[in-house]
Amino acid sequence: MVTSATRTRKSEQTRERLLDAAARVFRDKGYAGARLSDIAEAADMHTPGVYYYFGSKEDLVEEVLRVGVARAAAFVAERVAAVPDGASALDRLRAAIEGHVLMVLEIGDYTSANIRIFGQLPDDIRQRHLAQQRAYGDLWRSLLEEARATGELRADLDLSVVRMLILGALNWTVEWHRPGALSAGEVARHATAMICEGLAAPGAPGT
Amino acid sequence: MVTSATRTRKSEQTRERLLDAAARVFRDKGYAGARLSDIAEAADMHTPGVYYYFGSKEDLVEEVLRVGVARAAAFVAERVAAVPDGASALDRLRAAIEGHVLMVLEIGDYTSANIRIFGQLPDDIRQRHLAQQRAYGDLWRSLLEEARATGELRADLDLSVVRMLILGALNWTVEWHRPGALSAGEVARHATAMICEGLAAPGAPGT
DNA sequence: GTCTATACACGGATAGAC
DNA sequence: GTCTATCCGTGTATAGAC
Repeated sequence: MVTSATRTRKSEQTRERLLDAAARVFRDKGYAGARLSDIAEAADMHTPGVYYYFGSKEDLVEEVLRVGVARAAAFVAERVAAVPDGASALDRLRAAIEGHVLMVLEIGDYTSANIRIFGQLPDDIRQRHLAQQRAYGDLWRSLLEEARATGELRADLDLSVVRMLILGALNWTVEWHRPGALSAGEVARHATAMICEGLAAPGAPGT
Repeated sequence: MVTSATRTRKSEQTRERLLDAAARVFRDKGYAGARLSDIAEAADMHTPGVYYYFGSKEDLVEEVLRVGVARAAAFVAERVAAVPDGASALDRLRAAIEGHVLMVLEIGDYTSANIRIFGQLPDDIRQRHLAQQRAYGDLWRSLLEEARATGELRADLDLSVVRMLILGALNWTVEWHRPGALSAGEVARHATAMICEGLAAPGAPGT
């Protein structure tokens, strides 16, 4: 029995399969380097089939970008919220660092695509996407400001610069981390350690 | 008077102007997104003129990549060598961090192009370039191992992961730093502080 | 919804004049 | 060495059958 409801569900599944494929191909080949035929093939369909679901390559990439930040923001916010009430602001920052790494390396094809292609997008697309990106940045901004307010953060650093250095270290993992080697959790542990406590040995000279 | 020598010099100047333009355009638009016509225009010539100096778009990008790592390696090595003899291994690491940031943000169109496009290159080009990149990685590897050997570095972290996290934080500055805002030197100061000493306030609880 | 066939623009590359 | 003209492959997008 094929009802209207099942047809709609199948259509939505196909659309999602297509989006998933697009995220992976964009991440691997870049925006200009990704061909619609590559994406269609990865989604087990032929090129014109893409146009049944999306009006253009631009529409497709914008949806990937939108989903990418939305998921990252939701996932990281959830992890931060899950930190016990008595914990310090620095602990919440650590939770955000861990969450971002896990999202990027384990569950976030859309987020990692976002990270890798954002810089090469045509100006108009990038401009349209900036607002959503800023919302995620605000999450980090408040985490850092909280920690500064409680005195847990050293006071001699500009928080905007710090925020971008942190996100840089984390985002760059997309470029070098290969699944099967070190686990995402281990990468996250290294990141929180370096960012929060620093590399220098506690009692070492010159620190 | 137009001698053979002056003609050769002019030719080399033009070739260099072309390479400079290619580095900027590749950095801004990515590999696939950069058109030879964009590059030619930025170098004040017409598209076919490019083929007098380079056999193909691939040749052109490979030369940009080659120059990019070579300059970064030379510049950072020089800065590390300039650190006074009595200084600690951690001080040499700090010098490398500063040098890398300055190269990327102030003098290194080739290096920043390298950073931004490496991930989107066709496999064969990337493969050919990996060896040169590894040589630069070795410089960082030995700096970290030295600091570990002298006990200046905490002992619970994998140095390969640490190396990539550091380079990630530094390389990502290409994505967000805009000249005219914060100076490259200030960015470098933030990077050395966060990486070596960490963000946590010295006497704060929970560290 | 998904197929085949195809229009059409664009970009890399070459030819050949000057 | 640099120009104009042009070839040709490729990739986005559409038309229209099923």
